[in-house]
Amino acid sequence: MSTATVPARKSFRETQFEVREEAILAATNRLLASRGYELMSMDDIAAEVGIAKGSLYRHFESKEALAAAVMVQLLERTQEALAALPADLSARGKLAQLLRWTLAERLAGGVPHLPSTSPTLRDSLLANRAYMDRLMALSEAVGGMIRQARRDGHLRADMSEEFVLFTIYARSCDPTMDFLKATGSLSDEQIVEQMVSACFDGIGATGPAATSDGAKR
Amino acid sequence: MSTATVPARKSFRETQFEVREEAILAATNRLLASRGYELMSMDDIAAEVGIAKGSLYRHFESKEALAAAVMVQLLERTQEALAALPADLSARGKLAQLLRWTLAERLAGGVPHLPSTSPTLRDSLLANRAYMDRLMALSEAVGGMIRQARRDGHLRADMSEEFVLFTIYARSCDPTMDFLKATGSLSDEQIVEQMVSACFDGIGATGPAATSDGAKR
DNA sequence: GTCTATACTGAGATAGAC
DNA sequence: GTCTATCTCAGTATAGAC
Repeated sequence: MSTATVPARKSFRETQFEVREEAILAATNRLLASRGYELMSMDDIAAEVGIAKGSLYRHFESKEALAAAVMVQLLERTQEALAALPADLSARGKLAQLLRWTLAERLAGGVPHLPSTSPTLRDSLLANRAYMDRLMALSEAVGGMIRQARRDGHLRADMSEEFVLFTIYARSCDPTMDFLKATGSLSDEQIVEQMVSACFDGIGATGPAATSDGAKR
Repeated sequence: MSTATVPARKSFRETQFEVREEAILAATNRLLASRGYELMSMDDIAAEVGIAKGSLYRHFESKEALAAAVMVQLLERTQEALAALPADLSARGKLAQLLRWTLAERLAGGVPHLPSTSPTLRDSLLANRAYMDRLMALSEAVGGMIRQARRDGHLRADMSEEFVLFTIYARSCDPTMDFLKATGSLSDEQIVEQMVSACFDGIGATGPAATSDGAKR
């Protein structure tokens, strides 16, 4: 009988291939987080993984495709983190927890620098079905939480759902975190808490002392 | 007698040279704002100004020096905006107004994309005396306003001066603005006001309904 | 000082041996 | 499939004519 009768068992080579692919994705993730898309070269990735540059192209057909694969992984991890949130949490509590998770992940070096204004990368992502599907699914899930939190009266009524969504998304690439990390005066946990608090409550004091700030025009 | 006896009158050629230099700086500013440092090429700048690429190097010795000159201009414009604030405004009011000015400037396409993680550019800026002097002067001025606003009870006491400073600085490159601009559902003025409000007051509702959000750990 | 033309480098991608 | 070697192109910077 041929070996074809053995069904799902993967060969050693196949396993090796997948392990290597994961290593490539992990290395790319790190480099994308630390340097961003433009400053990350395929040579860097190959060196970090410890393979030849040419081999990268057996796994991913281009730098853009590789970056997209990393972004897909990030969106999937985020969805998992979202699904793992305690069900008894309020919508606002979930939003805050999700933000905490993202910021902690970023501090651990796990979140690619998104604001790459590279038009080619942008187009490549927009054309990537896997990426767009996951992005829309995540946005819909978070959007639902935002709508619920607004119904609960936990989010400001004068800000649109889309504004809140963008604001929360943008925190994942806020350079404030890099500055704070660089000064070293706060622990990672403190950084995360202050960022979350600043996002939801602002930097201004509330209460009687802050009512007449003269800033309204 | 030689023409050296004629003192401060600039020749036509000198004026032309300065006019051209201003055009170079303006073009670089635009490109830096739209694409960022890495994606802006010297070819782009030359084409935008309408001169030969080689001529750029008669004005600025390198791409880094050119970017630094643009950043110096930005810091100087910011200082001027700060000096022009109404004296009767509270410290918090001034901070808010300065933030408004910066965001409006950014929407008008006038603020270079700072978060360039290019190590060479970073080092170049850190070594640039003109840039560092102005950056420190501005930080000191804004820092003074933050300290005053805290004394007034207009800023949260549980956030450090440096955290507030970074948070305000970071708004000038917040991608939320790009998203909002792209959707087109808000006018520029509305975008600015919402950003300022989100920065100082947060996205969360205040008052009794928001007190128990279940997000504290 | 400005132009055209070019040297040099880094980086994305491919070819061909094994 | 992985390697080494190479192609190609974009981009910074410089050289030389005018």
